[in-house]
Order: sequence, then C-alpha cells, then structure tokens
Amino acid sequence: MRENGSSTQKTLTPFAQIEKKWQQHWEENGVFHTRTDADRQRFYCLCMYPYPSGELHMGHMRNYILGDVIARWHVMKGENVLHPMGFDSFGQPAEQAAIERKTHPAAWTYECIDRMKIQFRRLGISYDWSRELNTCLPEYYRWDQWFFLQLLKEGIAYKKKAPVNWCPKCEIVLADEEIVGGKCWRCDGEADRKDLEQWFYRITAYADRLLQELDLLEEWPERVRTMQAEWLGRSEGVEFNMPLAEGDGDIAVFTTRVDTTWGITYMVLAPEHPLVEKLIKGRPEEASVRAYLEKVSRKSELERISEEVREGVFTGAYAINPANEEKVPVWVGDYVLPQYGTGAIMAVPAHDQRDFEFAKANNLPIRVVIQPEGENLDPQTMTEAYIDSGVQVNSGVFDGLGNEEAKVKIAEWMEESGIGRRKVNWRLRDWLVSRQRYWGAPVPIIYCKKCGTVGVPEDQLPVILPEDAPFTGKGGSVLEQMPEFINTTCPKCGGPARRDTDTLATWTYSSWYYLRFASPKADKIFEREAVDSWLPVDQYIGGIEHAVLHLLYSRFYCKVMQDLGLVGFPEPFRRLFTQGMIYKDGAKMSKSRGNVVGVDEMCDTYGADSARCFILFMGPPEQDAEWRDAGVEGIYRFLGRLWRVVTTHLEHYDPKWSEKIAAATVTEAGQILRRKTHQTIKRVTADLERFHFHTAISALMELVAQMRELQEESKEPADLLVLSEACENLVKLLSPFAPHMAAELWEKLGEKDELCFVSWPTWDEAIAKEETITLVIQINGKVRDRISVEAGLPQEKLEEIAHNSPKIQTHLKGRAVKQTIVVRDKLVNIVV
RNA sequence: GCCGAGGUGGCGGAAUUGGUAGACGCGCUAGGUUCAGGACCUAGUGGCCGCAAGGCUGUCGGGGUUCGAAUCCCCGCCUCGGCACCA
Repeated sequence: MRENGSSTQKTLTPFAQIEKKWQQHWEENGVFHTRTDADRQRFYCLCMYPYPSGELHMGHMRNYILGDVIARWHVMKGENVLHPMGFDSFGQPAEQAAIERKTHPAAWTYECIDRMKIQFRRLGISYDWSRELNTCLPEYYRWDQWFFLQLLKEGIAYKKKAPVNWCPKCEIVLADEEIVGGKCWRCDGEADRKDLEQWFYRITAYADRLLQELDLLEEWPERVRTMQAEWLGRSEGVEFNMPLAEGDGDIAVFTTRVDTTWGITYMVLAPEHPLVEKLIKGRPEEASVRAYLEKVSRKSELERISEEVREGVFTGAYAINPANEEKVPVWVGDYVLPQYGTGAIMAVPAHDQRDFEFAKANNLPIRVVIQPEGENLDPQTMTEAYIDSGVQVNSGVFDGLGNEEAKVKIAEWMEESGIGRRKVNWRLRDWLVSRQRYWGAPVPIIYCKKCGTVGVPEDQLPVILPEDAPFTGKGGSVLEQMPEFINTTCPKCGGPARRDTDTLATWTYSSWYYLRFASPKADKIFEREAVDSWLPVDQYIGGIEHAVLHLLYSRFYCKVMQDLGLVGFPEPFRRLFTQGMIYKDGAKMSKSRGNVVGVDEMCDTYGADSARCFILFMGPPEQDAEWRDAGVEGIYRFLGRLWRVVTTHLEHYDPKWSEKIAAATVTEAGQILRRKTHQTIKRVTADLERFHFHTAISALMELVAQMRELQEESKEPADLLVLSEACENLVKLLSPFAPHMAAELWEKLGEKDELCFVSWPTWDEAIAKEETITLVIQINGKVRDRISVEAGLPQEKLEEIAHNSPKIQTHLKGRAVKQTIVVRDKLVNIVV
C-alpha cells in the first residue's frame, strides 16, 4: 500500500487502492450518468460552477462535497438526479495568468480544467461528466450571443454613453454590483468613473418583479433575500419641478419627504447635472463653479464618499419652490449623486442630516416645518436635523397635520395641481455587460455607416473569438487591433462594416448555465422539454458572495426568458443553500497567502473519504469554519474503526438476517444495538434533510461504538444477526459521506447490487423506541435523582416513583409539597 | 450610523417542542499494548469544595416571565456579516 502514495500516507485502511478501484468502477459503468426513468421523481442538485483558476483547495471543495452528499442521497432515495458540473471559463484572470506564463488564455484555461476535473474525481464527486459545459467554447457562448440578440430585439439590450465604473488597475469597466465599498471586487483597488460608450441590459425594467418575486423564494436564506431587496432599493416618493426664477426651464427633484417641502431653503445639483453648464453661463459665479467642478472631477469615487466637510458652490441662479412660491438659491454639491433620482435635490436642512451639514458648512438658512410633539425646535440651537415624525408647521394649509398624513395630502395636492407626481425610485441601475477585454464572447453587433447598429443574423452565430489575437493583457480591446476580425460586411446592405470589439461580461454566461445542463448538447439554447422536466433547480449550493451578483442576474435572465416564452417559471432556483467559508490561520484560503490545504495532499495522506467527512464534520455548513489539521486525524481514526468493525464481522455476516432475526432470541445487549441501528437510520435521515452533516456523522460514530461493544461482548448467533443488520445499514448510511469505503465494504459483505443505487434504509419506529427512560426527578427545578424506568408509564405512577425515591425523601424531609409537575417519559418536578 | 446573524468547556461544536447542559470529535491526563515511533485499546476530563457519598456553581453581563430558560421577553457588552451620501 505504501508504494502507491507519499511517505506520509496513513495506513489504517487501504484507502489508496479502494479509492482508485471504485473511481474506475463508477466511471466504467457510467454510474453517475443522469437517469431519466419515467417512473421516478426528478431532482436537480447544482453547485455553483467554478472559475478554472488552477488548483482547487479544500476550501473550495466544501461546496462540492455538500452537493455530492445531497446528490448521492437523493439517488439512493430512488430519484432521477441531475448532478452536473461545468466551468465558468471566460474572464480576465485567464488573461493575466496567460501573460505571466507566456501562454494563451485558452491553453491555460483548458489546462486548469483538466486539473480540476482530476481533483473532483479524486474526491469521488458524482458528476455526470457527459453533461459538462464550458462557457469559453463556441458551442456554449453562441447561445449567449443569441440571447443578446433577443434582448436587443426586446429593447432590453442597449448601448449608451454613460459614466461607468473603471478599475485602473485591472483596466476594465465594472458593473455596479462589482463595486464593493468603492473598490474593485477583484483587485480591491480604488475604482474611478469614466465616460464610456457601453452595452447595458435593462434590468431596471424588472426591478419590481425582482423585488416582489423574492416572496416566491421561501426556501432561500432570509439573508440573501434581504441583501437583494436592499440592493434593489425601492423607495416611494414624489417627483416635482422647481421652476427657475429667471427665464424658462425647471429642475426636477425627487423626494421621499414631500411633507418637508415648505422647509426648502436651497437646492443642490450634482456636479454632473446637465443643467449646471447652462445655469452658470455668463454669470459672475461661472469661474468659481468651474473651479469647483474641476476639483470634483479629480476626486475618486471613494474620496467623494469619505469627504468630511460638505463642499459646494452657489451657481448664482435661483429656483422657485412651487409650494410657497419662494425663491431659493441653486447650489452645486458633490453630495448629490448624478445617477440617483433626478441628480438634483430640494434641500431641507431642518429635516435631513446631509442638508443640515451642508447648510451649516455654507451658511444657509434653516427652517423647521415638522415640530415633534411637545417640543419646540429652534434652527438657531439645533445640532442635527430632526428626521422623525411630528406636526406640520410653516406649511400653509397643511399646518397642524401629522407629517405622515401630510405626506399623502401634499402628494395628492401636487398631483391635482400638476406640480408633481408620485414616483417609485430604485437604487438598482442598468447592468453593464460589455467589457473591453479579449477573453470573452464577442458582442454580436455590426456597425454599418448606412444601416447603423445591426445585430449579427442568428444563422451567422457564433461570432468566433479569434484565437490568434495579439493580446497583451493591457487595457483597450485587443480585438480592436485585429482588422481581420473587425472588418466585415453589413448583413443588411452588404456594404463594408465594422464588428463590435467588446466582449460580454462573465456574469452573462453564468446567468443561464443551469438551464443548459438540462440539454447540454442541444442545437438551440436548450430543449424546452428537458428544461421543463428538470427545472427550477431543486437545490442550488454556493457561496454567499454571489448574493447580489450571480443570483440577481440569474433571476433577471429567468424572468426575461419567461417573458420570451423560453421557460415556464419565474425563478430559477427553488432552494438555495449558502455555505460558509473555510479559513486557515485566520484568513481565507488562498494561494497568495500560502495557507491552502490541497486536495491532493489530503487525498494522499488520509484519502478522499476522510477528506470529505472531515469537511462535513467541521460544523454547520452554513457557518464559516477554521481548518485545523489535528481534526482530520479524528475522522480518519473513526473510518478506521468503522472499517475494522465491519471487516471483523465479515465471517459472521448473514445477508438473510432480516428473515431470521424475528425468530431469534436477542440478548439485552443485542436489543440495545438493534435500537441504536434504527435510531441511527432515523437520525441520519433527519440530519440530511436539514443539512446537518456533522451530527449525521456523530450518529454514525455512536453506532460504530455500539457495534464494537456488542462485537466484544457477545458471540450469540442472534446477536451476530443484529450485527449483520447494523453492518448492512451502517454501510448504506455511510455511502453518501464516504462512498469509496462504503462501496468496498458493501462488496466485502458479498452484496452484488451497486451501492450507489441501493435504496436508502428505513427504520422501524417500534424498534427505535426506547424501552426504558431515565426519569429525572427535580425539586424546585434542581435535579436530585435519576431513575431508570419503563417508558410510557402514566403520570400517577411517575409521581409515585419520584416520591418513593430515598434521595428525594431526604430532601423533602420537613417540607410541604406545593405542586408536582410531571412530564411523561421525561421528568417529575416537585415544588416545595 | 443603520440592518441582520451570533456569543455554550482548553478547541470545533450538540441539545428537533421551554424539561437531564456539554452528544460526537479534537486536545489533555493516567494506564495497557509495542523493540521503538506510529497506530490501537481502557478509563478520566466545565469550574469550585470534599477522602468519599455528595454539595454548590455554570450556556457574554444584568433584569424579567415560568414549577422549570442555552432556548421566550427587556436592557447592555462583544464578535462577525451586509448596507452606507440613494434625497
């Protein structure tokens, strides 16, 4: 056995040979091929597919091991299980890596994929590789391009020049969802803004449904739903116009606090507001405003956010408050965001903290219009804005109303008098999908001088990404330097035309890959029938980091597809499980930190089954966990004990135990094991249902301990039958967790059926039931005695037993019993 | 700052409905086995007092509800996560 592995290989069980043998067996016999038997229920178990970044470490593997246990378990429950895997293989890290290694992103990517597939196989993950998909292959990405064209037809895909997030380090544009705290999600560098012409998907048109249909996702973690709702950021308010004091024109503002309209003392435009230029033209303030705009434009997004003093300048212009006809100054300030609402605000310093700070910094007046009950706010002495509710004052005819009521009344009045209208605003903005990068699917668009922007005709798809590109990994589209790619003919007029040189963001491929798995070879985006039979995904498993990125995009795709009649359901993932991360030495496992635990080193030393069980045994899978090498030993020793207890029993194993056991006279010790066996089946099944794999494994440990005890104690023929029953069930229960060892033991037991397909065991409630219970006797809630009694005794009997206990009698001496509480089969509490 | 989750031995964690706190594992201690190491086996292991029987105490801190609270309620502390000029 030693000759097969490294010198550190443990030798408790011959795992190296076993694992190799069964991995080969499963593969040769197509055991993991998706079954589609008509009479079985279908179950789609999917783990978020990985980006092929090279090595997978044990931290990554948690996800896949969880999924594998679930998938294997459902197969044993007799279901048709779809358990596929693929690779999210387009994206910029491949470009970076390729440059570093002086190779091509494609070559690097395929190499990584090969390595990762070997690792999946080594851990015994039961993927149906005949359904593998790979997003960087034309046969996959052509459908991404196809879908782009459908979105173009629907007006969901569109191009616009807009200020977009730009990461100078990665030299790439970023979607809003890719910005984390003003920084690039990948490199953690500060992100800038840049004005660029880009492709967007109109996800905002689906904001309402994305929010409302979160309610359909009952089996999603609350946390993820909350994060999505916050990201969508629905807010109700009123939009109205503030006319300019001189000349015509007006400035639209959005507010959620229309009740504070009478408190406006100034207004503020975002520096990027298109009206700024017009307002300042020819005024004395022009120079100072320009200087301010210049200063702001040099600030990064992060600097703008973290500014301590609220800076701004007066434009010289005035606007009219339509509520009271008052003239208020128009300022420019960078605390107003260009992308939200109208890019301009009414400022009510008395009742908005940001406006308050701005007013204080710039010496602007403050007027109270909401007075809290029993108080008298004075602008002179206020130290912060009053943002809670109260009674309207200084608000004309609305004075005296509660502000919540006034909100409604004022909105109605504005609508009736044509001043404004109620509006719902969203934080969500349209999704930026184009990237000026090489390693992606080209945007299937052709620009013709005569015909304008033309979609590539569907029969000309895919637009193949040329492999011989002179890519450097530097910014700017590589495809832009390839005349042979760019120059083409217009599909409409046949004249000379140019191809779009951008590629699609990686998120677009992952937004529908789960659909492709239903019919991965289809000569269309997918077979409707296959999709209808397998989807929505019954169990989706992945990291929390995708709570608003991948999971929001995928929901959006699914809804669009539903509207296009491509699918018949609004939500792609019925049940979601988000697993916690694995840390080591206090940090997330990563190659750069040098704290990774490799799949190979684990498998070499302890074997795949130990690696799997250890990951599962670490704790609740939704929680983060710290990797401690010492813990693996414990699991490894357990598997060794399990191996020995079963192999020791082999010579006595009787496959016909179930026929004989009823007639046999089982000893007391044998009864205990029988009970334990049935209890264990029950517990493991329940634990699998609630994703408590660690307690399922503890249950197996307890069973093994009990088996060893009987094995030591008794050689009675009846007890050997009990041990046979325990062995058979133990091996079945073990199968999803440690499939190699389970398969080997199954074979050693002489069983011929494929263990992976054997029915999940059931328990007999009558056998599982305890015959005796430990009756706890308390006095005033304190445990004073424990007595083993027959289960199911009536209340009166239990009370009698309790009072007869000598220990209890000692305690009760000279005290009057006030009350006795009896919980059947549990305890008696005597109150004195 | 706002929102959410959580706080249980030396450590990871159990405790399904308010009913024996600490299952299971790691570590540690003692003993056995072994040429030795490893592995394996047996016993012990929340704290305090006690030779022992046993007692007291104990689930972040403080209050409350209850015959009974790790579990429910209120206040506070701490940790982690999300959001953070969204008008």
